[in-house]
Amino acid sequence: MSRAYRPDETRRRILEAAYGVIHRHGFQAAGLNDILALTGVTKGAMYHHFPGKTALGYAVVDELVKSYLEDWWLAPLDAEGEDDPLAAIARTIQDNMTDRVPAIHLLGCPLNNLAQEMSPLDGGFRQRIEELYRAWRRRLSRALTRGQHSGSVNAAADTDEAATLIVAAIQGAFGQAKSAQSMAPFHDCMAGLNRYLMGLRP
Amino acid sequence: MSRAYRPDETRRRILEAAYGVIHRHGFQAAGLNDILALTGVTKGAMYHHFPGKTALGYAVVDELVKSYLEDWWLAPLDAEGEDDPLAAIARTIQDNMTDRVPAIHLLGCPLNNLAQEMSPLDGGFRQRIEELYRAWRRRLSRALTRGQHSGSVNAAADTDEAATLIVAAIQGAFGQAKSAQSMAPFHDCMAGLNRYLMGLRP
DNA sequence: CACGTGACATACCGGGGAGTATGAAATCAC
DNA sequence: GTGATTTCATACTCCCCGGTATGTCACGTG
Repeated sequence: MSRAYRPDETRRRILEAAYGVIHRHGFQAAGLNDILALTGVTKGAMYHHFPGKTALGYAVVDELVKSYLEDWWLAPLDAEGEDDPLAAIARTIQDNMTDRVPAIHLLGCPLNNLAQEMSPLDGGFRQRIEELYRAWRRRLSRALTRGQHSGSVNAAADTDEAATLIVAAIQGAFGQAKSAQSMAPFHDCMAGLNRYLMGLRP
Repeated sequence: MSRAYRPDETRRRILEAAYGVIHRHGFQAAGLNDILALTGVTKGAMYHHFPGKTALGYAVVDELVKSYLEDWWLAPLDAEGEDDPLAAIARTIQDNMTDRVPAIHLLGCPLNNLAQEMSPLDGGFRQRIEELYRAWRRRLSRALTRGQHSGSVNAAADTDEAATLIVAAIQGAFGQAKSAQSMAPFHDCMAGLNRYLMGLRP
């Protein structure tokens, strides 16, 4: 038989269950018992791997949320041979919009949810979330700057400003879609954003 | 001496204290005891005026949040003799940005906060919040349409799409400012939004 | 002024939450 | 193989929070 103790596997299962429950109910309303019931592991195991609920939340941000942000929103910007960031941004949005429909209009963006809930309450969360937002803006800004060098983006555009607006539009679109329980506001908003992106052409 | 019983005054104090605590901690983390301690009234009074915590939250949205949204963001769009909605929108943003600085980057937008936290959890909140978002979009869209008729807005622009993007950008800017605990992202974002608005000129 | 009702105050309850103490089983070090 | 350490399980504890039961005082009404 295989080994009975698989610590890293156990840790990962707890993390992923926590991610799901937090995504659904928010961090404060996420019950440890719910998370544990979902995984089948017990409280003893959880408190062996994590010092407490807060640390578990930090780990969710540090490992899962960060990783999803990277995979879904950041990496596509730096795709091989990409020299048209405006097209890459539009394509990334389109991909995420079609791939994760239910998560968007039912649960919203995990990063945005956590940001709104926890930023003013807990400095640890705030710093971690701010770091992710900063990374997002920087990657967008750098991609746009590369586009300026390659001639696909207007050289006069303020790339930092544009990056901030793009992130805000995406987060705001998530919020409206979640409240409406419909993808319609998201689609409208992204159409408007695309029009804005077109305005950044040379 | 003045009257000892002032029911509507008491109700209002409870409502406003609840608004403050909810704005700071979110609805779920807002303790009734905190709210009551802040007002000086007791639990008996509170449960006399409101059936429970949820009803209190609904009342906060229905009366206070709705009213603030109207006063700060909607009414300025329909100012007397206003036929340049793009200027009115830019001015409204500027006014709110300078008037309520600490609330923005420390606590965020009350509507946005509640939307992110409560929309997926409670249908009552969701409907109320969605109604406010819809009203916001509609007022923006109508203002833009009026601008099209008066010639200050490009007749080819999709006003619904633009309204949704404007709301999203504002909400997203709030979120980033709150996480950064700084007005910088808000300013960047609004500058970008202004540039987008300029693109809607004929 | 009596009476009924509205407007509060006080004290308490039940439940669910995070966290802990302790122990057993598995794995590792030597 | 044996002691030490890691990994997990069970059974609690404590506390806070929303909610309730009940009592008291003020105020309008006849």
